[in-house]
Amino acid sequence: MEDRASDKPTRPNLAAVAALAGVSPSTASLAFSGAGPVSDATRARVLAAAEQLNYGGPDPRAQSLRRGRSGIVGVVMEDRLREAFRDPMNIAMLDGLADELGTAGLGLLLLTEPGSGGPELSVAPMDAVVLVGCSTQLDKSVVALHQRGIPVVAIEAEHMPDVLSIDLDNRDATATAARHLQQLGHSRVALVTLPLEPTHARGELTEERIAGSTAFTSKERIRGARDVFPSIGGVVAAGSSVEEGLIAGRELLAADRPTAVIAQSDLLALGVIRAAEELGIRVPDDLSVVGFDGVRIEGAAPYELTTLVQPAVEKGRAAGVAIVELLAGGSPAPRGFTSEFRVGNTTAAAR
Amino acid sequence: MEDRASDKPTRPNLAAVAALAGVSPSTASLAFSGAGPVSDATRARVLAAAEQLNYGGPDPRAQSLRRGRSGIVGVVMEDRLREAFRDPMNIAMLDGLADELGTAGLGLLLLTEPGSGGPELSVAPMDAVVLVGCSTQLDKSVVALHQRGIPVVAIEAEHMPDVLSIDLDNRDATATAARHLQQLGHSRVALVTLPLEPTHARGELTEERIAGSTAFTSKERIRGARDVFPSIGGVVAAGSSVEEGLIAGRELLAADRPTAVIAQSDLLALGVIRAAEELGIRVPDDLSVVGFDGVRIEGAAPYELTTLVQPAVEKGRAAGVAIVELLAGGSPAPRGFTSEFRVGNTTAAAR
DNA sequence: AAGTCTTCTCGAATCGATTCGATCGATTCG
DNA sequence: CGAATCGATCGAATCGATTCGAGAAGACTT
Repeated sequence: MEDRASDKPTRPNLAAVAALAGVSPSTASLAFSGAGPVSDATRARVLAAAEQLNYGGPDPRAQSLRRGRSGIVGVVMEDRLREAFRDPMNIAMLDGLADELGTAGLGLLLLTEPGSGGPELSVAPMDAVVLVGCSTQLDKSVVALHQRGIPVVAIEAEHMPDVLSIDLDNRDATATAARHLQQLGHSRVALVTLPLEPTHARGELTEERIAGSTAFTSKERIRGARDVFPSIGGVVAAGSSVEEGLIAGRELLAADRPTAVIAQSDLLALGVIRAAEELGIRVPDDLSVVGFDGVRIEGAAPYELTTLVQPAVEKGRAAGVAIVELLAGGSPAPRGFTSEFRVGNTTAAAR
Repeated sequence: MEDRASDKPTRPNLAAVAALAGVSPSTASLAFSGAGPVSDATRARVLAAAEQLNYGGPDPRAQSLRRGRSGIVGVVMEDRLREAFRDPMNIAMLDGLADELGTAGLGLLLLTEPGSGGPELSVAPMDAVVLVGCSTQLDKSVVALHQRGIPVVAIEAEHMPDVLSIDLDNRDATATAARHLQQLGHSRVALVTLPLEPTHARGELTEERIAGSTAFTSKERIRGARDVFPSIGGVVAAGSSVEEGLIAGRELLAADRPTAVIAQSDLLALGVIRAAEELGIRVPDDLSVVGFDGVRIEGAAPYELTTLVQPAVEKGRAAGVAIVELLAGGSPAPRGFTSEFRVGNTTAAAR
């Protein structure tokens, strides 16, 4: 305790512990990691020395340099946290992902798209990266990651070379819902889509916007709707929330209103229903509404949304499994998930 | 030349780039970081060499070792992600935190309490840690962090030495709400509390459980209620959600029911209201309900909860600011936030 | 007693970059 | 014209640990 009074204000390192214990640094390392044959007596001496020096164990920074692994997986979401976490889908997915990664001892580093002022995607010590519903603008970042040899998994994103895809049948699923409406006799159908641009601008759904959009999921679902209703139009929401659905709904239902609405998320769908309620339009009698995701929303009662139930947790879990495999040197196959069409009480025959 | 020989399957490093560019590693480093005087010509040569070698820039792992900083801040939440993110409070707080840290270029690493199978709190290369509503069981982990010289900020946690506290007036706020009920003439009042143990067990609120509890926020709020109603009892929920509130409410309202309920979160409060609806008990006529948090909940209409509005985003932001200051070598002062009592339409005079 | 194994420990190289002080040439000042 | 100055570049030490091959000491066989 009195050994080195004040001439060593520096934090102890493994070498100091080893010196105090009278062993070499290599032996001390072995004693801590337990990765080699060390006599009990020696280990005890090392541990005692560590305690005396108030040494908290090997420095993770040094370990990650030496081992070439940091135990950290980056998750890039396109929105601000507040936006992204508003939708239960994202949370469910993140939960599956965290669960799978957690058991592998990997931590989750939250990142946002470059340029949003957050931590730079390229300077974080990550072992792998998950892209969640990200725009295609990430191309350059992905390239940078590849130069580093960091594997990339993308959930619902445009296919990119050397990026493992975890997909959802967005197009087919939406087409199924659209066909359902068609069979119910609806022909004046409108869309409420998720944001099409990184700016999250509201507004009418135009061909130009679709063409210029970087939002993969959104576009796929539009395609699905158009497989059935080729000229379907609608409005673009600024996010996935009930409020946005409400705003979109008010606009859609103001004049010359459709008999059915395809919303690209359950939250949006609920918002549209709220707008209908405001205007005295009955759902499903006067207006049919379908959603997407299949989340249970508090306060949706008495409505049971007609929607597409997607396996959100499973998607995240699959991404986690893929990452663990990739880090182990394997080459997992891409996965595609399918949504299940669930008929609720928000769609009915057109009148 | 011998550049593209196949005997080098290894990833290029700064030294290789420097060699190809015909400069020393130190100069190459300067060229990348821009932290020193380097001629334009040299920088260009280095960059060209990097491109030719497909070098993606300095390795973050090595940088963090050398600099002693990784740019990562750990966030420890007591629950599983799915649990924690269910409550809008946590998300709001996280948003404030992420916002503040993001502008400082710091990333957010999601961690769970030790023992929950997640990544070990002690092996992640973090510069600082935020504890969010964590139990006091973290003592040992906190000690370990301190040995490493990692500053710790705790949001609503029992005070610990060398841990910067960001607090909320949980006790006083709850007392204010309780007094409100008292003034309305209520005397048979019951509590619905947040979980008291890490196991998240439901059940009756007993003295033993309170005494053995590790949940700081929950206990503080109980104290506040008891400042007004010394012998108040109630039930413990297994989490902060409408479903849990519903379960708790059913139990509380089954027999010998109280005339008012103090729920420890808005979600729980809404659940209690739902339970009352089920049983044909009118709120606020037959039952007064107060919540805590002041979040806008979808589907709460027509109820306007009487609740305590807490500055969640600000709490997170304050933690972020504190961390940035701590990392800059400063010593920020602890902060205490106060909640604002907001009277809605869920409380009324006792009959 | 010589020889073969084990078991434990050590030395030295390595991971990839940063940074401080020194050097060297060229320009400028007195 | 010699000296002081300045900009650009380099060398070498350093951050803190891991790992592999080698060596030493003891246990066991024959």
